[in-house]
Amino acid sequence: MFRVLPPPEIDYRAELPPHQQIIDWVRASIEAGELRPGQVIPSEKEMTQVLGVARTTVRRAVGKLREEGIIYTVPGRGSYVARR
Amino acid sequence: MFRVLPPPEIDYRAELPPHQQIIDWVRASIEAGELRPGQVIPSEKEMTQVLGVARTTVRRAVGKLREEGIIYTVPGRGSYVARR
DNA sequence: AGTAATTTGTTCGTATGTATC
DNA sequence: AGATACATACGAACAAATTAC
Repeated sequence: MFRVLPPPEIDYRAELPPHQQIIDWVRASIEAGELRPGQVIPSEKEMTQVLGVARTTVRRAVGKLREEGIIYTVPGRGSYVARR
Repeated sequence: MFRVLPPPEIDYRAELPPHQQIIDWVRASIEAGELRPGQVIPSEKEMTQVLGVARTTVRRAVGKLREEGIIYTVPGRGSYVARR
């Protein structure tokens, strides 16, 4: 039923900053096969809700995933797992 | 002639943020009897025009009024003053 | 029946200000 | 000083529901 792995409890005192914890979560979801190439990932709004963080934090994570070529984004539609 | 009280001048430097000023305006319109239960409130587009704010700001106000049960919304139709 | 217009829903892009560490 | 996070606002595009003609 999960489109992704269960969202992590964001720990603001951990070594890794919140946005990095989000990145790790999405990457793990992809590697686990929960998120497959071509599939849309949870929207920024959804992630802010399930993670309990601000949109800017989610966007930082999404932006870095995009820079790494892990995902690609279509404005107004969402972000998708890159085929590769 | 007014469907609502005269729209407020939105003050971006006030203590209350713009969306809260909009909420207060709608609530005052209801309490003043200009907007009655079952009546439709101005559309999001109308409010953006008379208030001079972005739709996202109007939607934030409308969303909170809905959460409070002050109004209810029918997609494609509009938002109405709740009966209560 | 069918198309256009209206209205709300969703999503991303961007910017500013404040606060914390 | 710098990085990070939060809250709020702007704009834009497209989808979906409803209404009007």
